[in-house]
Amino acid sequence: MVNQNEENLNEIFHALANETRRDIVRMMALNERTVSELAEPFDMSLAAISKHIKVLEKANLVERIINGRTHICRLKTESLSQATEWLNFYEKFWSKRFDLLESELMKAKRKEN
Amino acid sequence: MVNQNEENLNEIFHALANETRRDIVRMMALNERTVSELAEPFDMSLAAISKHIKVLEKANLVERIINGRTHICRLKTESLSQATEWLNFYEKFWSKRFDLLESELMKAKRKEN
DNA sequence: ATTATATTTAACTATATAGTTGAATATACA
DNA sequence: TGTATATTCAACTATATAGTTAAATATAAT
Repeated sequence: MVNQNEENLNEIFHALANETRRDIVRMMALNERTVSELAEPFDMSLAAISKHIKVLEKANLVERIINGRTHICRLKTESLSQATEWLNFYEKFWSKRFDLLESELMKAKRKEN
Repeated sequence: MVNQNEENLNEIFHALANETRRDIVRMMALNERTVSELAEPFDMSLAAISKHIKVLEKANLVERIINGRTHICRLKTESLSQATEWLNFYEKFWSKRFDLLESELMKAKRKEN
């Protein structure tokens, strides 16, 4: 059953590890967009963008609303939050350690005087 | 000159898109560790872990202090922060949009009455 | 000097990724 | 009905990734 949460994190971080896909996220953050609207700024085939969107979808970063022949893509932020949480945990952990280290140094300094 | 900042983000997110590497980050968050200490819990060759550490190093997530024949690995948080910032920006953006949407709905609701 | 320990490097394999082009599918329009 | 539009799918290529094992390097210990 391969821990689902870790698998999600793999997919989210992998999805974000590509500049084109981050650009797509940026565009969707401004407003929901159709596939061809998302593809327009890129010097790349529509099929390539279609694949990128699928990667974002697999990572649960995109919701697709099929509206006749056009697909509307909307950013889903739950996954973004999941990634943020992971990062925040370790960042906080680290800064706490750092503060601890600092206060130890202060103690040592005080003893010197 | 391929935007350096975007290249960094590629490397950071790619480094974090792997469970083994996230585990390594977790271990280093607790305390700095030698390469073999980091390798110990994994059912994987030392060479494989050596490579994973290199990926983290390339992403600027690890600082290596060579101490005789042992290498000590320490987490660097600047890169973590860089990733967090990227994520926070889009999360905030999105929740702002959402708030806006909500307040529009409220306005509409009030007009109904 | 010899041997043991810590780590990297090289060569290799299997699989995944990012892109391409051309065809297929599905819907809209005249 | 026939044609244009929006999107995906399939097949293919080139490159990257994650792992392996065996050998190389460098330092420490006897």
